[in-house]
Amino acid sequence: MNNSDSKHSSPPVPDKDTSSHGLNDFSHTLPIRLLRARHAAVSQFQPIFRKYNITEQQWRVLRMVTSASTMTAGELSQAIFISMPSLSRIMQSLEARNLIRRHANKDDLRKTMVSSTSTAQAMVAEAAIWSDTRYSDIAQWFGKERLEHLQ
Amino acid sequence: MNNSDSKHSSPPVPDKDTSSHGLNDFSHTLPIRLLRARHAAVSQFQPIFRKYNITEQQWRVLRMVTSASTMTAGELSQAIFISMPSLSRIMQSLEARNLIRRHANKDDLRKTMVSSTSTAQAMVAEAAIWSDTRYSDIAQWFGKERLEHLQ
DNA sequence: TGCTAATATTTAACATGTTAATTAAGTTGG
DNA sequence: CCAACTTAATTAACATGTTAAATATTAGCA
Repeated sequence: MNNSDSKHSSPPVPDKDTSSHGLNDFSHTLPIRLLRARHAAVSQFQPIFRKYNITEQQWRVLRMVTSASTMTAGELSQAIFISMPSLSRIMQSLEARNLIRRHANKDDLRKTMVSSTSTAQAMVAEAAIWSDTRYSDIAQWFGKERLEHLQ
Repeated sequence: MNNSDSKHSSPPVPDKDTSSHGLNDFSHTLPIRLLRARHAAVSQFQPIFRKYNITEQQWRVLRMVTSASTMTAGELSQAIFISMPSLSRIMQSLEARNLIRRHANKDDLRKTMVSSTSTAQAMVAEAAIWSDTRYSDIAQWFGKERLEHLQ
């Protein structure tokens, strides 16, 4: 029950120069760097996830659905880049927790319309205050770092 | 058995402007963009993964271990950014397929030394030809795109 | 020496990513 | 009208991500 990074990656600190290990080539390819960058960015929101006991993916769903009022599952999937199979499972648990609603589209019964409940809206509204400032902070940090590391 | 992207994301094409849906804010935050970018980058190597029937994570392990000859599991974990629990499972399957070897470090029995077999080395050597050109292509594409999308 | 804390790895439990198959509902062309 | 195709969503099976707990080993220190 201590405090910070027990696995790997620390908050805003970018790379930390692992060259001291003697591994300097493959460990710095673009895919791995993007993974590190994303991890660092997302970790900034851990306080929100812990507070509401949700995962990052569940947060993406709630945040998106709340800001778009209502949309089909397919649109949601594309917007937040979560595949339909994953989204399907996530929606099940969120619906069970009364954070979203699902009902068939009258014009096309294949489509499922997704919307957030007032509970979720309140949650997002409260968290968004923290969230928004973080997003701009991160974007700013990233903008600078990125340009260095990619020349 | 058709051709391209049945889920989402297309090879080198960046964002494709989903603003036609009316969802323009949250779906373009940095974490989601990084996810898309990484997905696009990694998808370039699908031919390799399919050819050898391995996952992207398994490829990272093989590629790293091969280029570094031998290292501890912990070093490997940090280098390729895969957590120890995941790495532990991945190493089990790779060892079962005779692509890596593991044996205890004589000086510290807690540490596990990982090395690649000749089979894996041959595999990586062959794939690396393709791989290397891809890496530079992608890095180049990314360099240009990134600067636009992040202003 | 012996007890305790720290390290390295593994295991467990659950959520998500991925691919392929399945189900249900629209669409098309004969 | 209907068989064949397409689309939207779900389910299944397996690999990985994540957190916490368990194991084994080493380091520190009274």
